[in-house]
Amino acid sequence: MSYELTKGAIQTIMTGGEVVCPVLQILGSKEISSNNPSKRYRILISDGVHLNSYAMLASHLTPMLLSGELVENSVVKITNHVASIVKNADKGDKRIMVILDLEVIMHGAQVGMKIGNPVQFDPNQQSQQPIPSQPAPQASQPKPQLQQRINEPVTPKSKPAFNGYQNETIYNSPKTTKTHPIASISPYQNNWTIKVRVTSKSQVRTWSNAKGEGKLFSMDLVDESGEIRATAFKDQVDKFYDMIEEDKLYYISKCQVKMANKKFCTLNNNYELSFTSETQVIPCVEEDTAIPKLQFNFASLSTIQDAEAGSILDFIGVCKTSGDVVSLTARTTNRELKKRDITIVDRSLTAVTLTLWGNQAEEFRGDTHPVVAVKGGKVSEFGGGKSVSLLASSVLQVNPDIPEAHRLKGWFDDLTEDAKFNSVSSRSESGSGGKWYLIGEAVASKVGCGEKAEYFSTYATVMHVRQERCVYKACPTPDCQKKVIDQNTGQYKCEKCNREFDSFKYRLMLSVDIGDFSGHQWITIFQEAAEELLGVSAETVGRLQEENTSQFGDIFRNVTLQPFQFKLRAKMETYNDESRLKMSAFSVKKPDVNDRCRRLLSEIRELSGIEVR
DNA sequence: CCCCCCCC
Repeated sequence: MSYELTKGAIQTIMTGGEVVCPVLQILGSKEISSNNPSKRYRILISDGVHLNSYAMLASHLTPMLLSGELVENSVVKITNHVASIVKNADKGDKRIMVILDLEVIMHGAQVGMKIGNPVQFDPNQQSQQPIPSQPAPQASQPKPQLQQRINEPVTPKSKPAFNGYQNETIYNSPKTTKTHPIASISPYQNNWTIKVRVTSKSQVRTWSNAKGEGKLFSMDLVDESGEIRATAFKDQVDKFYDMIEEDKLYYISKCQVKMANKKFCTLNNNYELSFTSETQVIPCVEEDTAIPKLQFNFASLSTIQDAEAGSILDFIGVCKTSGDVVSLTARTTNRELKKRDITIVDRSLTAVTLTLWGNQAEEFRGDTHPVVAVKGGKVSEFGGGKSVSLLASSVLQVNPDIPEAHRLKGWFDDLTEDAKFNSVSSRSESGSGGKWYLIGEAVASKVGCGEKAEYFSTYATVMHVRQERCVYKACPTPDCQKKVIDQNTGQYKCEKCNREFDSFKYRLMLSVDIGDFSGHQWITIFQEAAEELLGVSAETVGRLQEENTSQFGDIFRNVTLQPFQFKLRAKMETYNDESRLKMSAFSVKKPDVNDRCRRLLSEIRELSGIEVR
């Protein structure tokens, strides 16, 4: 299949002319800096006549490359670009085409070949390059946007609407505003002005260390092409802190450009800005809807349970319950901290604990069940559950005026009293059993076979409970569970407490084989969970074992072939140099039939795509 | 020039 590329577009663009939405072919890509997770790519692009290797993708388009959506030979429509000038002392200035947006017209695999026989574009020989005979849609032709505007009524005060970067930058159109896209910022060229929206501004923070002390605040800046973090120190804090407001537009120039430390900044940019005494910040009075507002990319709360600990997510939910503010001292830094845990829920019927810190913890009011939207929250893992914690860089919005918030609030207000949520966090009411697996699934997917313990839930039937050594005599000390040594003198010795007692307490440690149609598994169940399973106290089990063999046997017969829901902990344990997977149940409950049905329905829905009511 | 992001 052959495609019409916009022949001549590269020469026009690279010599400062305008081409509207050229159709070009991607012939290769190369990572620019490999030591950085926020990857920027240089690409080789062709218009069928010329090849241009001085082209790069704005970083927000990197995912298209990584996902395989954009591959070699792909034919694309460049819907937005700039030709940025990079100053170069020895060889003269060089133009780089920065692709700000594109649409894939045909996937590379389908195109399957290089179109035409393009030659490398050489800016120094541009006059000798043959001009393509085929006409291409170029700047000389009226732009559809401009034509439209001619027909619009012109009021004396009206200013031309934003018409893309082509006209906004000095490169393509010297007659209009001189601003540069964030995507073109690099340490090699510092004579720029960006027009940006401040999407978030941090509080002022002070530091004091061996190198000195000071204060700073940072802000996240976005424009159509990308995003970048900027930080102001000391004097610049006094100069700019009050003037900079979230959601407002500014012209910013003369900053220091540094490599961003990806450890501390999750913005999609390899660079960050530091304000200097030269830095200029000019508020832009007029709203420009072309510059994006704070963008959330909400993940369903149900995805948090499988999210990697440490990952950064945007999410939105309704505050169902709000805990009190708790003071604590950070172990590592000895810092005094205040935190508040709240539980948020969304339409996936998932409940997640969200931890707020400092001022945000103190100022939060949860009693009216506000909608809480978070950008850049951190997933953390505790006790087998997942929760989310706010970072200093996170943005928290309470009852934001966005459609999703209104929808969620409406949904929540219509919930019935008995609505049940699946909590993925360990500290909340229900405790976390992690994912639901069939026994065979858990075994096949090697749950718990890694470094760390893993937690999962299952519905299973008790196949067998081993009666031998199911109960033992333990130290009577409340928190000690050590098996005592019967001295046969009426005294019981605990080697852990290093004491003799004249009494003991019975404790259960059951070996139970549980199974479903997919497989079975021997698990260990301790005290409370074991009492829950057997329906009798450890004390009774111990007493009947000694006094009444028949009734003792009944205890086990009564639960055999009965179904339960288990919350299990699976972990590799080494014993006598042999490593094997151990599973234990930390929670055993009679099946909740409603919950069971809900879960099955949602699985059917997920597997079949059919809405089941 | 910061770079802490905490706790059970």
